[in-house]
Amino acid sequence: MATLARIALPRAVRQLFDYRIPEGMTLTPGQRVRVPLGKQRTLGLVMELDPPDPPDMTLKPVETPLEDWPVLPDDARELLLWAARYYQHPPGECVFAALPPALRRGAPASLPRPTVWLATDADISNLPTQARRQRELLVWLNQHPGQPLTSIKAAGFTREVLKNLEKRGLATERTASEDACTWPDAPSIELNRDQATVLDNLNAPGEGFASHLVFGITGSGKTELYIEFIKQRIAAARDPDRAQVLVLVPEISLTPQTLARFETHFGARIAVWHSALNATERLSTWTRVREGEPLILIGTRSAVLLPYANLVTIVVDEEHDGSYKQMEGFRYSARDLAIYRAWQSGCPVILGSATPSLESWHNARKQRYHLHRLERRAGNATLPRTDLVDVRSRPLSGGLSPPLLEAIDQTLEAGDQALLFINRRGFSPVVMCFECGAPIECPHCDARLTYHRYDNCLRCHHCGHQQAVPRTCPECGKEGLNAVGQGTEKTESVLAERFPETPVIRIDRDSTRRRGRLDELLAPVRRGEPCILVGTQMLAKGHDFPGVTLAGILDADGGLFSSDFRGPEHLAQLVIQVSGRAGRGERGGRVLIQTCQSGHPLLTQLCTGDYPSVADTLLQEREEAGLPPASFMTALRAEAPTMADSLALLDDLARRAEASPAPVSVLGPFPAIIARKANRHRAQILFQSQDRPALHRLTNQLCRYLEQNRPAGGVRWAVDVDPQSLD
DNA sequence: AGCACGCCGACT
DNA sequence: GTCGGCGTGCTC
Repeated sequence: MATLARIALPRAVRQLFDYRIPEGMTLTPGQRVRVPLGKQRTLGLVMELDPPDPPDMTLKPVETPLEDWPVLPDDARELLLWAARYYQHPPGECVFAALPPALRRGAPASLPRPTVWLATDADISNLPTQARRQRELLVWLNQHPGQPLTSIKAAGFTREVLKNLEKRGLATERTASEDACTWPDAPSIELNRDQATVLDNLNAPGEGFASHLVFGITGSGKTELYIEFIKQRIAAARDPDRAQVLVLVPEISLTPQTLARFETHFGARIAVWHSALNATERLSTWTRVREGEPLILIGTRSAVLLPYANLVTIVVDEEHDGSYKQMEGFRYSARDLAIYRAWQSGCPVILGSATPSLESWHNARKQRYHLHRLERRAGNATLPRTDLVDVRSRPLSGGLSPPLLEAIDQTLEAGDQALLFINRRGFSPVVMCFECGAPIECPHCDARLTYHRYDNCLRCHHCGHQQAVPRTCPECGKEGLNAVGQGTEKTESVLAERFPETPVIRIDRDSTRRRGRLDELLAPVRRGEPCILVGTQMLAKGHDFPGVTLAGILDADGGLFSSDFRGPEHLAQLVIQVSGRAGRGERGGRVLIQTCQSGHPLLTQLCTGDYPSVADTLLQEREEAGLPPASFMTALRAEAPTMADSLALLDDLARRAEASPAPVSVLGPFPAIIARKANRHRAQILFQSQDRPALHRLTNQLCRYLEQNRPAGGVRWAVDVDPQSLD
């Protein structure tokens, strides 16, 4: 009988808490309990019983359990503890983040439906002759089908014998009343040759864990492939009627069209999970997953934290998408946790994209992922032609060059639609000469200096060099220096003025805040009415606009010389995704990229539309620079009422890190690109190493140091492991 | 994260 | 005198 429970509490502390289990109370890991804490009481979740390293202190007793069964099953708990360690976040916060709000508040969790046992019709010849008890239980199960575990025990059989039968696939567990819990007969999809080949290869590793990267160009039919693969994994599952599948999608791409495609095949077995669900919907879906109902769960980031009972496969669609990384609090990567989840469940995981992240491309190159290619478009759609528009010394109105305006004219005349992309960045942090196109570079590094509005200085994010903004261009001596950037509203109004007959539809985070608004705005586009679409990255993802034959990227240079080392990668992904939007119909299409750098090798390479070779080039550059994925990175961020306080805290950390013998390089500290946000001054420091355990140890030490010596003066800090964005 | 404790300034 | 501002420290 356990006497001590190690419990996760919803507190911002990087530790678990130990409690005494009072006489006569039985606890199971995964149960919620009410415990005293200081002068309060709080909810907790039992993580471990009788840990090997009990603390030397008098413990308070657990007050009462909230239910007598584990709300969080073993593998979900293990995942969360692993993630808490890996992302160096308080474990209690991770665990409670994985509970629906109702259960976090202490609402009753409904009991898992009682389960009963059945003998299967599997072949009994692989049951060894000496397995007497298993044979006897099998006979009994055939005589008494659908009995709960209690009756089986009452008949004199132990749980172990039953589990052994289950392992051999001879017995199976069912929820008691599950008339509705079967898979509908789905229509079969005709796959083309390429898809069929990839499907075979996905199945090639056989049973168990395997990671796959599907590189499939836009329009090559990835979704059909996923659907057929899912069907096969369900059919091949030991118990298809309990099989669960997770399909992760980026935040904005969970559109009615995406859902409809899955619903055609899986009907009512589809469940969704995203940020717009209310507390009741969350609890209900969470419970269905926990109870092991057979489901295809289509969800965004946090769906990876649901308590799956029996995963048979995971799909991560658009795996390169930045929204898989949580940006505050528990900063996990749902894509990376999906891999861990699949490994835990012993099932395959598919990462899919037309523009894989360099991390995944690297893993594929290192044979850690099986790489599959779908490089032909379905139907007779052709790839659009991509051209650069050099905008050096060109008069731009609202960021639009004469050649682009002319192309819009032609497109509208032909009765087609045009699509214009503006980089999301409010302002681009690079200072560049408008005459010769040269950006200002760091004297010590092969990197561009970053403009900081905070103190009107230029800084290098790689070595800490800083200087004032020069008055003239160091290359050509002219006074054309400019912080590169684009005003989005201006573009919209210039377009409206220049094309008064044509509706200009603006799609960005603000214009689509309301639920369903995106589809409202896009309705005329889908009907094929002539229009000009102006928008941010969100337009580049997952939408099919057959009427669009022209796509324009207003400013590629921000991405080319971003302060973030991922800038070129994101630019490449944007360009390729945008090309995928233009000319999906039969008319073919055109992509125009405005730049001051028309000779830049990345842009010329991008014009070929060959993402794999672009990815190889970028990956090689990362390797030469020792940047991720060739190394590992962790950011430590601070924010305070004054920049001096933020920097002082990070300076202290930098000194401590440099004093340690760990093979970790320290970059910074430097102020964040947007140095002041809501009147708080933000700064960060980057730790980088080839040696992940060493990096983890060092940053973990720094976190512990910060927790024990809490900085005064309202300075707050946070760790970001594998930071996705360095802004 | 809560929540208490504690040390200063402004009110009855 | 004492109410309350929030800065600081602790929670098994």
